Amino acid sequence: MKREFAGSLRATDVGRRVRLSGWVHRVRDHGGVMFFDLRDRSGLCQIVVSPQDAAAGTAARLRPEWVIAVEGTIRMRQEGARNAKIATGDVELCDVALEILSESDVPPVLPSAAEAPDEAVRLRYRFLDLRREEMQQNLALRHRVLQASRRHLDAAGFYELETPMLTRSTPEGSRDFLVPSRMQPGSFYALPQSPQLFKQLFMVAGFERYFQVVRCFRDEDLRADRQPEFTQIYIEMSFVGEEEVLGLAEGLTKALVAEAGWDLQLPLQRLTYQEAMARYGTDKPDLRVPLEIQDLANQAGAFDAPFIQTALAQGGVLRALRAPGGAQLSRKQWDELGREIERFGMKSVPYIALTQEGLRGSLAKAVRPEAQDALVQTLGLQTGDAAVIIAGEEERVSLALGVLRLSFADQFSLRQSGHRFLWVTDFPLMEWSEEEGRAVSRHHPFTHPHPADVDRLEAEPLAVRAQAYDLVLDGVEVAGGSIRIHERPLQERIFRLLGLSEQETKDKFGFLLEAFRYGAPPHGGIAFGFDRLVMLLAGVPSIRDVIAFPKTAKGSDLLTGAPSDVAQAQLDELRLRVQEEAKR
RNA sequence: GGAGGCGUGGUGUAGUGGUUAACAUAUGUGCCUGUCACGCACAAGAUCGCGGGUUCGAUUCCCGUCGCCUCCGCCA
Repeated sequence: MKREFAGSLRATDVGRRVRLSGWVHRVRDHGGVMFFDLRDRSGLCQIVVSPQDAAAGTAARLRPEWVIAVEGTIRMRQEGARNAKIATGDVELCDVALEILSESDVPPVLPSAAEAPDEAVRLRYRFLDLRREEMQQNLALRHRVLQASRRHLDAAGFYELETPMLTRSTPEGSRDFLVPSRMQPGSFYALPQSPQLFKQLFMVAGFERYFQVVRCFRDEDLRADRQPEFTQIYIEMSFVGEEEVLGLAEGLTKALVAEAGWDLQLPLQRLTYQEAMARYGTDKPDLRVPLEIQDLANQAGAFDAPFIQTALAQGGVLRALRAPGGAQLSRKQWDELGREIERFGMKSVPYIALTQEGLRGSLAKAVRPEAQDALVQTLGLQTGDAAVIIAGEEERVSLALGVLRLSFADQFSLRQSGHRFLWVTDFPLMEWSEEEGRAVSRHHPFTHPHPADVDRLEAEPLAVRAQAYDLVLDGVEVAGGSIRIHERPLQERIFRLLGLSEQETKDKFGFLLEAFRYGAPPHGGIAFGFDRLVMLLAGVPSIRDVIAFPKTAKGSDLLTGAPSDVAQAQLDELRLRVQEEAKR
């Protein structure tokens, strides 16, 4: 008899004889009649065994997570004994023949438990954790989104092509994971941070439309939304400009999020990088938070504070952020907020609060009494509100207010329901690196400058915009890309601006530059952070919840014990010696 | 690299400078014929992460260390 899925049985199946296989989810033994739930990938189904049944003896032995096969007849449950909480709750399986396929020790992670245990236990016993319904659903969603991306891109004429995992270490970007070469001792492969160079070679090679769902590796410290290996959907197209890439990405995004039941209205909202920074203090604004930064330059006269005038005179800005209900924050809470913006060189949060008794707060004394009403009106303060007002260098002021904006959103539960996508465009091409004492690419060195800004490359390199764009969802960057440089002279100018010598560029990117000598088409693309997107679609707080076998914050795999020591013979073969102080 | 939080039966938590470390759940045994987080009774189950210090006495206080989580730096 053909095996069927337990979760699919309905009242319309009553009377049928079926065969189910799966795990014992929960046992309810009444001494006489007993019930147990059989769980498979599709869900649960209740099975009834009566004392007179042949299966009664076997059934009495059953324990959670044993693997069984049953054959039985579907019948309607008695009136009043139906369970609306499960999909198969109207029916049950009776008159069963029962076979135990596999017994189970007492599991440390019980899939039927209401709450999941500590994450370290879950990771140690991931194979059990993955049996939990939440994880089953998360990975099922991941599968559906992945298949939708393949369907959509195939239909749009893209080839799914593969690129090497053992490749060459590239400069710029994050730290590489290295793989020693046995055949060439002392030389190393690197695992790819992205297939960036290869996908551009595919364009030179004339494939015109490429995509790949591919694992990427970056040896940097981890976060809730960062793993050392993660999956991205890379897309590259020839003979297109920014609009075509954004359009393709929007259509794809709509198709992907539909798998989670989201209905996306196109086209998506857009903001330039400059607008995003000015209004939200970040390049990935969470638009669910209904607060915007205000520019107070024309209100500077309302303050009797020399430092504000000085900041403006030095080319700085004066900007404010309303905190609805902020007047209730204690001194201690303001101090805590101050610690969040310490890294922008600010010791405390300058603010005013509008209370029943008038204006309060660290900046209240600096407000000229005659200007108070106008200021309150400009800021839109209601009694009970507060506003942070910061003067200083533009970027630091913006970033600080951006951090506070999210803090207020948390503290006062300001996030609106629903989900908000937007494009952030016109990123700066380069930014100054204090560490390296030179301009560095913000995206990567092959990013095409904005055509209108190319003339200013040498004169004002840091003011040049790039044809680079990010797709932001609820404050998370879920995709990013750019139009690439296909003109050799322009590429050489960029390298010069980045302070890379001809010899360096030849050493590092020689093969790509050489390829560009043989007729490179205009091209561009975008990459989706697949894990992050699925994380948001699943509504979970960490990408570990949508990755089957993730690593801990220290990069350990608690299930397999990786990374681990290796045999001395393996090291010898690779001509590697581990430094004494690194040994445990 | 830095900051913070956590670590107690299988699991989740409580708790205390002092005799037997508590509760829930899971486990075992018995009872129970319509439950669905079944119920009832009994039992078993802990090196209080590890090392050191303070103390007559440390699971508790201190120092170190290891692990897990979050954040900053880092992540073109």
